[in-house]
Amino acid sequence: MPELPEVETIARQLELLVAGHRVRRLEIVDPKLASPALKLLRNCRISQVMRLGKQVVFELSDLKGRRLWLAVHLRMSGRLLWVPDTLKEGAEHRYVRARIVLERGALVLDDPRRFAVLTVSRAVSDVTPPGVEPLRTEFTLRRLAELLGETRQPLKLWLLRQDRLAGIGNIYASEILFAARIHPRRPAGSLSAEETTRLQRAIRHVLRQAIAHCGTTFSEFLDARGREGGFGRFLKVYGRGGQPCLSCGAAIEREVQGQRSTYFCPHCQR
DNA sequence: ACCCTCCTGTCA
DNA sequence: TGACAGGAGGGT
Repeated sequence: MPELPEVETIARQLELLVAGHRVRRLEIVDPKLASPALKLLRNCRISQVMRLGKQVVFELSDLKGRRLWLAVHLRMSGRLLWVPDTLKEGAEHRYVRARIVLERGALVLDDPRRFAVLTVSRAVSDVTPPGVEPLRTEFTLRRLAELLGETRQPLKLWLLRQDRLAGIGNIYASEILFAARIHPRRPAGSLSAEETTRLQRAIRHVLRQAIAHCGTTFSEFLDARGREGGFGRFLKVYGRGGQPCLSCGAAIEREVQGQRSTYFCPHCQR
């Protein structure tokens, strides 16, 4: 469920809540999540919380000062919720799959569909997605043009490729293409210089705006504090099939690409 | 570019 | 009952 802006929201909140805290123990509720490396986390201190692609990544150091990385990928339905010792787990914790128990509370992984994944490694490269981070300075117009290259893949599907750009998912792919006024089925490598410029700006603008509003709750996203994201009311096309385009009034279309819904305005996006 | 799979829940 | 769901990896 969570894409870059939602994961960024969670990581920023957790950085304030748990940086400096020590891991007392791990409770793996869903055996699917068990892995031998998880044991390494015990007694480690969290030095930093960040986002890499769509993962919440914890940088930790063990008693010998060696660094360790824990990545939480929430996939479709996962939530990473901070539950301080002063509070009880509630209705938003119906599907607890794991707990990372710290000194003053626990990080609870709640995930109905059980797709979430935990990765522990001594090498940060193991938890770093291969794609370019679109909000970093290295994501320039030139870089985007290089990445697009000559590929004939439909642009919407290309935007979902984590080995090209890290962090864009199904909601923001549609929103970005609407903002850039480009049709989702256009071959990725066929954009003019002007369209490439619009796309580069739209990617950064849409993601930044969504972060500013703490992400999008379409049906079930909750941040680390259990609150919904505020970007939903700014969605211009996602989930609006049949409704009028906010820009021109034409009916928003829904189309399936790669077994996933794409929403776009047939008039504004050519 | 298509299909299916991993899961479970919700909605028409 | 069937379609669909913010993800991703596998196989044709």
